[in-house]
Amino acid sequence: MATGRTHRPATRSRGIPEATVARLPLYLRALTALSERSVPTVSSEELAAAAGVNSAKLRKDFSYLGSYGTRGVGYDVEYLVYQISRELGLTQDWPIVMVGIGNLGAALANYGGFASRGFRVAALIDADPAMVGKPVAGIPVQYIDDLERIIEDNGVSIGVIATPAGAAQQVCDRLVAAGVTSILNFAPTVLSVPDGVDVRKVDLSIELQILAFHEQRKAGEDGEGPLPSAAAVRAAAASEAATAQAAAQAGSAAAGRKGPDGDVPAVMPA
Amino acid sequence: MATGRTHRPATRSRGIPEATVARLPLYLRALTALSERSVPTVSSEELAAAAGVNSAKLRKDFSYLGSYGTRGVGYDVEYLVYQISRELGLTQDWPIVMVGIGNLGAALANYGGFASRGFRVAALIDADPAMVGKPVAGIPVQYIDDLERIIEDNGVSIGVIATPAGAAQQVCDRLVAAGVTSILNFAPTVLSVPDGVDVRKVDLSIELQILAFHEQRKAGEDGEGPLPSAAAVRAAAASEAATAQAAAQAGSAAAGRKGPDGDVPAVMPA
DNA sequence: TAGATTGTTAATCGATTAACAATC
DNA sequence: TAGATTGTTAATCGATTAACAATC
Repeated sequence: MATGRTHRPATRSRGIPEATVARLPLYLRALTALSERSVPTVSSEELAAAAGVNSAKLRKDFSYLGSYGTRGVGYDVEYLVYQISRELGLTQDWPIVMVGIGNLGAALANYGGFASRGFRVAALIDADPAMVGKPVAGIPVQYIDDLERIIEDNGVSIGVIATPAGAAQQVCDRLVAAGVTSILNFAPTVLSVPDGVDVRKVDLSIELQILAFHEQRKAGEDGEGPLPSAAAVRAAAASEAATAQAAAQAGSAAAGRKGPDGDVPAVMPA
Repeated sequence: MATGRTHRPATRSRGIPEATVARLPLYLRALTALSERSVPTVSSEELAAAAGVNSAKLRKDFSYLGSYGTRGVGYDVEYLVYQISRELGLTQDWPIVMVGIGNLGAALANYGGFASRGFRVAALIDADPAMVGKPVAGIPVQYIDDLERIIEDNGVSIGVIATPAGAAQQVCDRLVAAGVTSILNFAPTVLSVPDGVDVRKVDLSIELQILAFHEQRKAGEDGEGPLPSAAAVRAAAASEAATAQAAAQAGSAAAGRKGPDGDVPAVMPA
């Protein structure tokens, strides 16, 4: 406080906690819904409920951004939407590229929520020549060889990787070399990146495994379990339920080699 | 320590930290890769590198599970794979149901990594009658009206929601009422569940927003930024890049109503 | 034995929460 | 003014990390 810089409010600027940053999008979503319903103001209690957090946490989070509320009244919805959007960098347009247009990549590309939130799919890239030129979500797929040119032409700094695991590191390296400094990784592999590059990962299989851990705990505690009713029927009848010989056939997606690690069967997490 | 219960090692049993649980799948993945290469033992340093964490953290994490290493030697790969699998509950088979077989749901169902990790897709469920009976990833889609029967017949306790946001809470309520106690939510909405039910969420848009925040920080720091080289070309040339009029056309997916909130255009996060 | 590496301790750091003074 | 609600404090809790004694 009162560090007296020159050009900015200075109140925030340094160090919004990571946990707070991760919740800002939740608040923004809840606020956007209120805005669409033309609700003018909202209390920390109401907004916290809508975002699924407690109100003390919300007020603490907002305190890092500044004092945008009015005691006795609450927060102005429109004003807060603007402030959080600005804080998150959503008042500008972020061109992104997606690499690996298999089942998952195509599903993600078809997701419409990008544009409305400050993101624009600048290009879809795949390593399968047969995919090139085919429109996915209205955007023609481009060939992996043009990756560097595409990044530069569009000033892309955020990349989404939806390739098989074996190709992900290689793609990541090329993205970073071309100037990308933020990566969202859907491939089930750990990516190595230099300092200054942010990576976030989304991994279906890991999420399921975490759920399985807790599920096992619930089942194991028997007597004093939190949900005696939901002890569930538990297996016993595998009945029909086709045994999912699904697997592979992931289609295109890949972007080159089949990494040193054996697995990598399909499109996502492992 | 030494709480002296009766039927189990007692060492662990109570309270593995949530942060540790969330890393166990990463360790397991790295160990599985080593196992496939027939590597017999691994040190905390090596394994930590493969999992993308530091070795002190890894050793601390493992200390919650028990003493499975050998000083001066390291960890036996096969043994550790077994212990972590058991801890995560992956030595048993978890039938799961997926509700909402649109673009995203279909992509997830096609992902082959489930079965190999203790999960089995017991059923795919959708609200679109036109989808019913059509095989996705080799499994015929079933109608939403049969949700309760399917849960019970298969003893399902884990559900995956891949519906539009507007349908997610309703689907969630039905899953919970039918006995599901763990939910993986891909719909861009906050779910309310009773105590004892775990929810994890995967949200593309939130991840991108978090990246945008950090990206903005990098760009704003100018002079002393961590990656002066990667200041990137930044926009200036939006060149061709079709402006993604993609949006909606998400196909089936939906599972009923179109919730009170207006948005929910397509398949995923918002 | 000497070298290597675990398992644990203790310090530090960051996040959460309740409570309440400030103030609309 | 009285009532409501924010913004902040301070206590608590949980996670991370370095260091090193234990021990293979």
